[in-house]
Amino acid sequence: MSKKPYYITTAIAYTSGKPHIGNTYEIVLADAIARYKREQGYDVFFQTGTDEHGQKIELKAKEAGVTPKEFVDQVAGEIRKIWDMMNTSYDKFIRTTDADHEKQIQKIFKKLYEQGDIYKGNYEGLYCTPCESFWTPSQVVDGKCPDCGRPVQPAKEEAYFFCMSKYAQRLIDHINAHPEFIQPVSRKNEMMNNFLLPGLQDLCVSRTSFTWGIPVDFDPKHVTYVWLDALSNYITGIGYDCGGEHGENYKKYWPADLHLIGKDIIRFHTIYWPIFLMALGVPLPKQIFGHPWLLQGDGKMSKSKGNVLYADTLVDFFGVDAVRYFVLHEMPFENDGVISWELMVERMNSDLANILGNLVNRTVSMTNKYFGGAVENRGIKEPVDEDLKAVVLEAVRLADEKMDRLRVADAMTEIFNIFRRSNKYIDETAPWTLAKDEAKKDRLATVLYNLTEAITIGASLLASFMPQTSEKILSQLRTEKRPLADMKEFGLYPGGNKVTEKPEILFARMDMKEVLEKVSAMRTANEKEEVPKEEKNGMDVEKKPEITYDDFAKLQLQIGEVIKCEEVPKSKKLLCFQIRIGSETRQILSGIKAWYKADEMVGRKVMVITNLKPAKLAGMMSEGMILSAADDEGNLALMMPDKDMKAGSEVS
RNA sequence: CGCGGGGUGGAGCAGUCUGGAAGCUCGUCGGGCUCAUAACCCGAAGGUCGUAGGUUCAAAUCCUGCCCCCGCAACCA
Repeated sequence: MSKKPYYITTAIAYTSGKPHIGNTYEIVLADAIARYKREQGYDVFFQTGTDEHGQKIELKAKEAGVTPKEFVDQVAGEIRKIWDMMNTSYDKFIRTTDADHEKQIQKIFKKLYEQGDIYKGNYEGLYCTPCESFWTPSQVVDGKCPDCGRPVQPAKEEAYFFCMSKYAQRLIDHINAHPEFIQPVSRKNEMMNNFLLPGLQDLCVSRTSFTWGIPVDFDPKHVTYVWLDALSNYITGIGYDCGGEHGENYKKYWPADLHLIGKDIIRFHTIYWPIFLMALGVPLPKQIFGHPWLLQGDGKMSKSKGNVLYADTLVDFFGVDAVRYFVLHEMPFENDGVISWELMVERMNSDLANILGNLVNRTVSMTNKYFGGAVENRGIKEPVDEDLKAVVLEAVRLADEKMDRLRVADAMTEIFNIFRRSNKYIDETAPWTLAKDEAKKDRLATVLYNLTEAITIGASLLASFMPQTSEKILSQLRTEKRPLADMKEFGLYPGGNKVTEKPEILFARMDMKEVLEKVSAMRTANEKEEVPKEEKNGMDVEKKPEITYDDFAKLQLQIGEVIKCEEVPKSKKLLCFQIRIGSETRQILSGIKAWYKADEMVGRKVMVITNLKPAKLAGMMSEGMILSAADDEGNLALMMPDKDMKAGSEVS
């Protein structure tokens, strides 16, 4: 009988920069599931890859002074290296710049156009000519481009649209008929209530404002816009052919069993993707699981804080399997997980070193000490043995059940229960006492046999989550990985087998203080690396076009005195100033709450643009703008006169 | 009233849908043991389950008001 196929995918990573630990989590999670399915006897195909098109990449490449292709080659290589380092067992790494993918996208586009699902229309928005960018009304700041600050004009861009409404009802029916389609279930209602039921808008599937994308072959000034390109990787990667000449893998593996994605892109995967597939006449994937995020303990990850966690840094500290353990174990099913150095050290010491590593070590050591390494069940049973067996076999069953529901963290907890119970068993049987009595030698042998067997099962189960550790343990026990199918009974460890003489330490305990010191040293080092560069070169900003003196003279800049300053209650950023300028007093709002305290401001002299058109912010009028300097991390510093000047003095 | 998530012993979480003795991991304290990586095992202390009402024989769980925290969005003139 041939094995049942199982096709699992991750989202493809966007190649705009190095992925942090949160991105890495997804591939490790997918890997654990893929490996477990293989253990269960499925014929698994595990696909991951990179999403490499788009304007952002075009820009990044330009900044770096390389072609977009060179840029994505470099980043994709880096991503793949990290995936490999994490020991992930993907079968295919697809890139959206792969020739066969691009070819299929063009065919798909054409087919959808010819059958009337894609139509030509106009993308309307606010356009910034110098930036060649469209902005939505909500993105535009006071009629200005959020990037360069220049005015934007309403404009139209020719674009192709996909007609979503045509398939909406079919999708609603499908989702209702297949409650397992969107996981976790709470997301299903979110999608239904917010998008499907109110009515879908047509999706823009082409752009002419940039060129780094897959050209529409019958209208080459257009390139395919993100989602049609990116989502289709799931079928093009396994050999889908729009003309019906599908590859073997497509025939075997589609429809996919599981698309594993982050919760932020659920909408695209549960609405647009199924609709594209319906339009193509392709069956829908069976399940889409939107996993939560992995967050940083000491505040949000940010480059300026120097606390962004990357997989390779963590691996240097803890090793691959420990990092796999952290990300898999700390991630709950529905809520975001938290990861911090303290937490990782704690897990390392408590779970990995103490409970697991030490258990293996003490078991192997005793076997060597008392029996020269030989493991044999001499059949001297005691009631306590039954409880050990029961816990082990129950853990096998429970782990399996958790995995079926994709509760990976919970499955790992079940496995660790085997190790916890085994430690307890050692205490209950006290082998060192048995060893002192020659008459109890046979009982001692049985005890050690049971331990070895429990560890063998536990270690075998661990193979999907911590492959290297699993191998190391099994090799210390000089045995093979126990197949899942053989875990229904206890006692299959080959009698008379000899364990290794010198057990290697699996996970060394770490000193919390030392680790934290190293981490802060590392951060300081990173800062030092970056700071001198800035000191030497200052910082560069995008150059604006030259202006005339007349342009400059249009600005009225004056010194104002702060009469009163208070926080705007409903705003996180705004302070509300009463500023005296000459004989008048104005109310001006400024977004500097993070850098200045309201009560420290009174009496200060600041620089103000006084002829700026008044505007409403957070429901309050602001008549002017207080000037401040911003560095590349967004820190602000107010501009103040060098000497005390009268309020109202003009700046020129 | 922008959208959403959350408030459970010192820390991190489960339990809430399907009311019915408050649970797990870590930490703390006490004890046991010595095979082992100062590891392991046992026991204890510690919670008005954010708050105020309501429904009920019974509420962490259902309903209503309020407070606080976190994302995103909105405003960073």
